[in-house]
Amino acid sequence: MLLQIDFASDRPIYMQIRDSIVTGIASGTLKDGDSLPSVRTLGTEIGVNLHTVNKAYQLLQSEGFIEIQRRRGTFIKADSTAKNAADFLEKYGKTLKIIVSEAVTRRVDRAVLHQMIDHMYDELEGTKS
Amino acid sequence: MLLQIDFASDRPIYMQIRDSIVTGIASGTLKDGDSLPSVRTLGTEIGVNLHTVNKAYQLLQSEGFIEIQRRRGTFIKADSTAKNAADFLEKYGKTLKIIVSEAVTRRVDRAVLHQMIDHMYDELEGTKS
DNA sequence: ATATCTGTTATACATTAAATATAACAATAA
DNA sequence: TTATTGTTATATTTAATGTATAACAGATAT
Repeated sequence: MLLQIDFASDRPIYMQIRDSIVTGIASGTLKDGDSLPSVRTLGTEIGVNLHTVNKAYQLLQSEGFIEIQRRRGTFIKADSTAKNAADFLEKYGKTLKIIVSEAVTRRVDRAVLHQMIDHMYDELEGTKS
Repeated sequence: MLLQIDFASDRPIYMQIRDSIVTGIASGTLKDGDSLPSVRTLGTEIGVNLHTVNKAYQLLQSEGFIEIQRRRGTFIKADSTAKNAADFLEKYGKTLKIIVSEAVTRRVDRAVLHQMIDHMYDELEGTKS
């Protein structure tokens, strides 16, 4: 369970923890049923308070990525319910529009964005066993 | 100069102002040389402090989107220096990876992302006179 | 049984970013 | 001259983030 945290980042620590878990699931590093470290263990590991880890875990659970079993442990739910494109657009539409807007002003062709995305898909899906 | 601000959004107001200007440039609504309202005028218009607007303007200038001429006004620089894909990836790579990671876990095909992006490109570029 | 570990809850505190509120300055344009 | 411009300075408020302790209740392992 290695976790790269950038303490100087604008992105909050608990969000970086959340992002790492999601990316881990996407890449197959974290598989369905895998157990996660306790909030205390992971907190000590990366040098943050247990509440910071807990906040990430609570968020991940609300998003359906993990299941917290009280006094048993925390486990990956990789069989996350498939959502449709509408839900996805709802969640990330604004962010994507900001990125695309700047791409247009910078004369970055849509093909470049496609390539960037394809590369990320390949990298994530290629790691799966 | 209509500007949609969501005061309940997680995104800071000054960033929303910045985003709107960039999108305006991308869509052609704001053209090279167009003048922007003064920090006081725009602040009053959308109901925020002039410092909030000033913060957005300073950021936009540092990004090369506008030019602030002291005691003259603020103007659009739509001929923003074209940046290469590497610079773009540098700036938005992490954000894109977060989005793509969740897309993979949600079984959202890359084609869906391509379509979303193409749709945004069309919408922005189609408005240009 | 008895520690130990689990997530949970509660409280308090420190730090920082974001935003507001005033006020004043200096130079330009009307 | 007068109003407007961006700019600078100071102070304050609010909320998010993160830390620090402490305790609780139930499960697990020895």
